[in-house]
Amino acid sequence: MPELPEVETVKRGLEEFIINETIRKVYLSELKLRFPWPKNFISEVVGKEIVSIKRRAKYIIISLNQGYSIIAHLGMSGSYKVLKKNAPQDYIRLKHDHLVIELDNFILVYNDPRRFGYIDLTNKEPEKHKFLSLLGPEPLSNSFNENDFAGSLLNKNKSIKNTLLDQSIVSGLGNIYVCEALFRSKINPKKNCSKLITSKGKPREKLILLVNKINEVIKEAIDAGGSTLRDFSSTDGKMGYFQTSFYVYDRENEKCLLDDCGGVIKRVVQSGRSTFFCSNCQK
DNA sequence: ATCCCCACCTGGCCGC
DNA sequence: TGCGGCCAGGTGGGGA
Repeated sequence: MPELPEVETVKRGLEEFIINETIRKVYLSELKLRFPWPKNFISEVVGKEIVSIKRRAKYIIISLNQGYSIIAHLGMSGSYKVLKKNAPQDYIRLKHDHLVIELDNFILVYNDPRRFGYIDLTNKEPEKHKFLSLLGPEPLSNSFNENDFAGSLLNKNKSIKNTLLDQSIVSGLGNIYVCEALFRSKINPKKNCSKLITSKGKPREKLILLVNKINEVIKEAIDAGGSTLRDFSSTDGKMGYFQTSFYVYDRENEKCLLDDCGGVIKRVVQSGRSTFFCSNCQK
């Protein structure tokens, strides 16, 4: 489900409700998510207060007092809901509710049909976490710039599509926004990433454009509240609407939306995942 | 190293 | 209506 803009939307939705609340009770389902539940998760978090919530790439970091942080990833189908406590029916367990955190005034519920999500607990700096430490720069940050990006492509030999899905090169992008950013940059997804840099690892024009278009599409999607496909919704139940702005994603056999193009959107499979692009515009 | 492929899951949709 | 097959926003881990 969720790429950077969707996770940012979820993070903003949670932030409104759960900061400064204390964890009173926790329920874990008997099924594990991607990995087994952290040892002693319940006893470690109960009684602690939520002091901040951040996003890094597609991860949500819920920091508690006493230096603890919950690190969470939504996988493909995860979602959070915040319910008002002591409402007539404050919580009725639904299918695929795997984590329920009762706070002072709210109940935070994590639902995940496919259970590809990930939840961990650490008492170290979240950035040092084994998965977070491997992440590349965030789009829209200073560390995501054409020179460093070009340098990270040195000695790489794979398609630009697969390169952009690699979270250690640039983090937070997924299948949708990679397809959209490549379209906006007029780059063919199958192009080898090495062709976008010089032999010395300096950025060529197209790579500079790509950096700008990645930032552009991510910013627009965040402003739209993310994309809503199938079951994704933000914590307040409102839907993001960026899916209405897709140029290529899930538009196989439809016309290219650029007026002067006349091409048709194609779907190909790269490393087992669908890529949508216009072969007429994207060279 | 680097890259590719698989596995992990459920559910929705399409064609027969 | 049922059923098999295919597809889905991700990614760690293992093998080549």
